[in-house]
Amino acid sequence: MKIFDTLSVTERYLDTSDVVRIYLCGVTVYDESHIGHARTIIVFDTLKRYLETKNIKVKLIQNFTDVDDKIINRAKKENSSADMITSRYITNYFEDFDRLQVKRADLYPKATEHITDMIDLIKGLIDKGFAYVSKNGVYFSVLKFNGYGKLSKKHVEELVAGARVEVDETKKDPLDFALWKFSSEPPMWDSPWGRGRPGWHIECSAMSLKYLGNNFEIHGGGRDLIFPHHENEIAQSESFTGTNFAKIWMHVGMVTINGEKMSKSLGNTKSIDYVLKRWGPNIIRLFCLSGHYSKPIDYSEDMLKETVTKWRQVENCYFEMNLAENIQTRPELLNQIHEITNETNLEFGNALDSDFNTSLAISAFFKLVKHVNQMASAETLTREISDIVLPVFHRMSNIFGLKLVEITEKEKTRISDLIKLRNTLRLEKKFQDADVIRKQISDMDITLIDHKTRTTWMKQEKIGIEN
RNA sequence: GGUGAGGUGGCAGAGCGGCUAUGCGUUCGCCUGCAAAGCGAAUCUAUAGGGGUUCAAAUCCCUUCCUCACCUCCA
Repeated sequence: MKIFDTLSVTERYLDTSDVVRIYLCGVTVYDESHIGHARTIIVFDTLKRYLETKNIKVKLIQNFTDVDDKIINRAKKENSSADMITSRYITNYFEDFDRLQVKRADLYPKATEHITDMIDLIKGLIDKGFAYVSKNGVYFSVLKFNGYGKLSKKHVEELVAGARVEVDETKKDPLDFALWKFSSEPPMWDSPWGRGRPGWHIECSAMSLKYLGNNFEIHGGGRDLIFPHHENEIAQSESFTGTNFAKIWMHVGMVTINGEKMSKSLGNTKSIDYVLKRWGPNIIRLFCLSGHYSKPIDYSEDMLKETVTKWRQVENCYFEMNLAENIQTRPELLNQIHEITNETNLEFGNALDSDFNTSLAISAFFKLVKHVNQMASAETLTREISDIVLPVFHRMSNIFGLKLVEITEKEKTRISDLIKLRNTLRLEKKFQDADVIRKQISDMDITLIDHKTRTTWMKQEKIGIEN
């Protein structure tokens, strides 16, 4: 499998001979998570699912930034403590992402639980001459690391000229960034240099090195983290270990809202809770995976509505297969369906192996769905064919993290009895009575589909916006 | 200003030297007691403008124009 690496600006082969170690920069827990976080995390969740279906072991680590100025400010504003804020939003995070059908990562390390690891790292950097203590804290000496700028393709001279870096007389160079900030109010910890709290970037270096080693397979996050966060991580980690840091840097594109950047100041952020209430998890996942992960994607009502239509076709296909009758399959169709499923599998795998092209993989999936729906429409879909297609269908929907509504045998029997009754009434042209039964069935969230010779049904996911 | 990514049919979005991507929308049709869903056909020889390379270019090169992101916290 190849993945585009931001650092080398080329597609690189992912080493799958052993455990694939992935570090994903998670969220700062000071507010609700939004659709932008959702996209990045859904992409990595899908990647993990895909690798795992290929029997590749994955170790996914995703941190929580739970010490940060924004958290402190929020705590002050609410007259609360940083702990209260972070624990509230960590709980909120899991509620959101469980609903989004995101599988749990292997570990969710918190910055506050790794203070000593960070202190050790900073010590090492000072010993090696890459960091120094000043009046306000401990700083990393950017100019000492000669690879600085290699990820974001920035030149040190231009960064200095940019002059948008914070002015701080106590730093040796304006580009230097904080590893440790002195502070006399909580949250704070003791350190060899004085009380304070860690800078933002050091936590990811400390935790990724601790749990994944010096040179792990993938480091991921949103595009906006390339500079300065990931650039600084590289500087710290490589200065400390003396070797290369992550093998592949995988960055996910931004989510825009009606073509505009999503930001607090514009007031156009869409929280996960909001989008889930409106569209539900399957639509959101399908939407997030509908374009290539590296490109921006635009959230708009129209696009989401379009996704709903797509999803209905998948549901239709699923129910047609589940309700297919055990009748004789036309022999030529049997060969055809084997061919189609093989082709779909191939196309699907090729797409994902080639820089995780979920857009193409989804189109392969939809081709299969279309074929099944065609067969259903032509009354040629049988139990035998469905049994061939269903494992393929399930494998793909599982990789995308899509979840079809479950139906029990009891429900099946109950509905099939009602359908028989209704069809008898229809034959007797007692349409009003038949409609009463249809209403009764639709009250169970079930939609009937009348074919030429039989009636099937589906239990569709309820979409908030349609009610 | 610097750096990077792009500009593909009404829309979304793949392809990245030769082969209808795919999906949505719209219109018409099939099916139906009515509906819903589904299916079929059309829209659909679309590749920002101009040069060039090539037997062949959306795909490679040059150039012009435009868009977006990052350069401050951000997924």
